[in-house]
Parts: sequence; C-alpha cells; structure tokens
Amino acid sequence: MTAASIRARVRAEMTDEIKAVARRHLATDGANLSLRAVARDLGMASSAVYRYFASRDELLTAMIIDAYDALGATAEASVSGSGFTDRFLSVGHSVRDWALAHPHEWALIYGSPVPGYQAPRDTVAPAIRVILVIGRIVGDASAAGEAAAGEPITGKLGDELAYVAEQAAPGTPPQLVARAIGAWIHLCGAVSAELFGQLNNTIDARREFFELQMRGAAATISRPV
Amino acid sequence: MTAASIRARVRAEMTDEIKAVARRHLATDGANLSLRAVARDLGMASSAVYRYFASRDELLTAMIIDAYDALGATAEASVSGSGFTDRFLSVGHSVRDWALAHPHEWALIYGSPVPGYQAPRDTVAPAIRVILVIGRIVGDASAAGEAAAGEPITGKLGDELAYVAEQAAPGTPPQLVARAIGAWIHLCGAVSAELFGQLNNTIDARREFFELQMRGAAATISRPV
DNA sequence: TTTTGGCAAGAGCAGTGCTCTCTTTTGTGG
DNA sequence: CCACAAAAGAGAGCACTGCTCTTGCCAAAA
Repeated sequence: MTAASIRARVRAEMTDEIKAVARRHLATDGANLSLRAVARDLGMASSAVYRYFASRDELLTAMIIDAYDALGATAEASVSGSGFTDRFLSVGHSVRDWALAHPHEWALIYGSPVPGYQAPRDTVAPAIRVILVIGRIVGDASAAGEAAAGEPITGKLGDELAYVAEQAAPGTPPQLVARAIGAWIHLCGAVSAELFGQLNNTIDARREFFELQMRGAAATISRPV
Repeated sequence: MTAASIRARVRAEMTDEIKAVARRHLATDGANLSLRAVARDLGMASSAVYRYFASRDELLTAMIIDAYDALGATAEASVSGSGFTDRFLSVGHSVRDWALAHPHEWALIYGSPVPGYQAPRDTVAPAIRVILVIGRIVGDASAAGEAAAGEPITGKLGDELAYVAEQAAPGTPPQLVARAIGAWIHLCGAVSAELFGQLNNTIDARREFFELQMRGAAATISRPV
C-alpha cells in the first residue's frame, strides 16, 4: 500500500470518528450541533476539525448524506410480503421504525432545513433511495394489474410526472407515479407529525394510527378517484 | 384610565413591537433568531428585551402562538364552496397559500422542534384551530350523507378516536374523524415537502400537484377502504 | 538526508444567550 | 406638588459559538 493511501486511510478514519461523535452529540443535544463540543470530546482543538470539514455546514451535510443512506438501506432491505398493500406497509413501517430510532437524524433530513443551507448535489442520490423503493413496488403492482392507472394527467404537471415515471419506474403510468409520490409525502408527514409532537395528548396508539393512514395511502395509490 | 393600565398598554405595545421586529428577522434570516440583533434594530440594549421576554425561547413561543393564530384565522375564513370536496380543497389551498407567504413561520410550527423546547399549554388552543375547521367540514359532510363511515375501529385507538370525535366533531363516526386527521397530516406533509425543498428539481407545477394530492385526501375521507 | 506538505494547537475576532448591577424614568399616594 | 417605589433601560461581564490566522511539529516524499 502506498504512502499516499496510508495518509488517506488515516484521514478517512479520523473523518469517520468525527462523524460518529457528532452523531452522538446530535442524538443527545439535538440539532444545534457544536463543532467545538465535538472537538472537545475527541480531545483535539476545534481548529483541527476544520482540517476535515470546511465548516459546520459541511459536517451537517455529511451527516445528512449518511442519514439518507441509512434510511435508504433500511427501506430497501425491508420490502417483504406478497401483495402490493403488504409490501407498501412493510416499507412504511420500516421507515417509521428507523425514524423512531433516529429522531434527530430524521429531523435533519425531513425537518425544517437550516437557514441558508443549500443541499449539495451529493445529497440527491442518497435522498431518493426510499422513493425509488416505493416506485419499484408500485411499478410491480402496476405490471401485475394490482393498481389501476386512472385518469391521465395533462399539462405541465403531466409532462413532469411522465419524466419522473420514466426515471423511477419505467413503463408505469405517470398518474400512478403521482399518487405514489403523494403517498410517500403522506408517509413522511405521518412520521414527522408523530416525531414532532403533533399527536401529543391526542393519540397514543401511534403504530395503529400510522398503519391506518398507510392503508389509506396504499388504497389511494391502487384505486384512483 | 388608571395608571396601571397605562403602564400595561405601553408594555403591550412594546411587546408587540419586539414581536414585529423578531418576525421580520425571522423572515429574512431564518430560524436562528438573534435576540441581540432584534434589540439592535429596536435601538435598545439586549438586556432590556429581557424585561419583556424571559428568554429567547419565550419569544419564540410567542411567535409560535401568533403563527398558529394567523394560520387558524386564515383557514377559518377560507371555507367556501358547497360540496365536501370543494370545501376541503378551499381550506387546503388557503393553508398552503399562507405557508408560502410565511415559510419561516410555517417551519416554526410544523418543522422540527427546537431541541429541548417544550410547547407550553398556551399553544394547544391556537394549534388546533385548523384541524377544528376540517373537523367541522367533515362533520357536515357526514351529516349530509356525503361521507361514508366505513368499518369501525376497535381497541385503544378506537377509544382515543371516539374521544377526539366527541371533542372536535360530536356525532361524527370516529373512523371518519381518523381519516380526517390523516388527511390533515397529509396536507401538512405536502406543504412541508414543498417548502422544505423535497420537490426541488422534480416537480415545478406545485399547485397542481398539491391539488391532486388533496383531491386524493378528500376521497380517502369520504370513501372508506 | 533534506525538504515539503499535511496536521494540530493556540490565540484571537465577532457574534450569541443570559445575568448582574447601576441608573433613569415614571406613575402614584401622601 | 413632591417624595417614593416600581418598572424600565443601559452597560459590563461570563461562558459559549463558528471560524481564521499564525506557529510549530512530524512524518512522508524526493
């Protein structure tokens, strides 16, 4: 192994260590991550951290990418069951379970964006992994005749949806893809509502209520208005 | 007018002025509101602001309450149309329009909560105004036979929903109320997704896509699985 | 072996929330 | 009308933040 790659490997390890400590801080203290506190925990000067991340935003971006990837991997591994509804529900529950286990990371990726923060290009690929899983499930259901297409969508929205359908689930009717995106948005909203306290003092049977909503969302996909 | 109430009136005016400047700061700089910057804008020492708000959190709480109230008033005033779907859509669009006009205030109330922040009791009454509007619309639809009840919900969730139904829309079947809450959550999720950048580089026809989702949500309410 | 480049440390700047003390203002009861 | 108490404002200060700059060090490269 060449010397350059030794340097690179040590650097990568240090980078991972910083991210690990930062993730721990995120889990306890919440979103206002302090770079100095992370440096203190690592026993190094705060200025040294800047050798690895140019700014606090860049550290956050790295954690956002990691969170997207972790969630995406979870969702991809979760698909089980035979029918469309069961498969959709398995993804829904796995996403919710991950969010409950990593609430602050969920807030990082689906909560209010930090002001002035602009998501770099690197984040889009990890970000769409979950929606691609849903796209595949819906595509399969469509091919198997388990989901009706419904009225086509015209105009600009129709064009955009056609493009999205081509990318995410080729051969699937755009209007079906549109309802799938809507279901995904409902899924995100349901998880966020639960996590961000919207259900406090109102509904304690969270899992049951979530499943009720997701059954509705699945029906909205497979059964057009 | 007694002296005490003169004092109180001046104090209330000053409080409003602080909130107004804070709101302006929120709109430009985003969520990390600086109390010192607000004080500077007002030409007063930062310590003087603490005569009116015990902490930055308390200022934020006041702005949260105001935001809930503004959104609630907007939603209440927006209900128009005759049929259930039209009335539901009118509320949906008015909520979305308000959110687009006040994105940072939306993030304040429906985004990720600030760490350690515990919503005081004062916030619950303003917070439920919008959902009460939807509750009334759904209740009317149910009474008019525009919305089917569907399968009753049993267990703990059923009990909780029965209580909510009793409070928000007396006489309306709990399972219908459950679907209404789900639609409200979908509505919040759709607005947040649009506002927080989830639709960037994917869908530009935002209003049309939102309406599509809300039509689906309305159908989910009126037409059980 | 010499040189060079990456790494770490520390000081420092401008900003933050918040507290404390001191002074000024102001409404009011005697 | 005036003295007084309460409310309001000002300013310094503490501990913290993100970030930059300079300095020194040490290991990898030539």
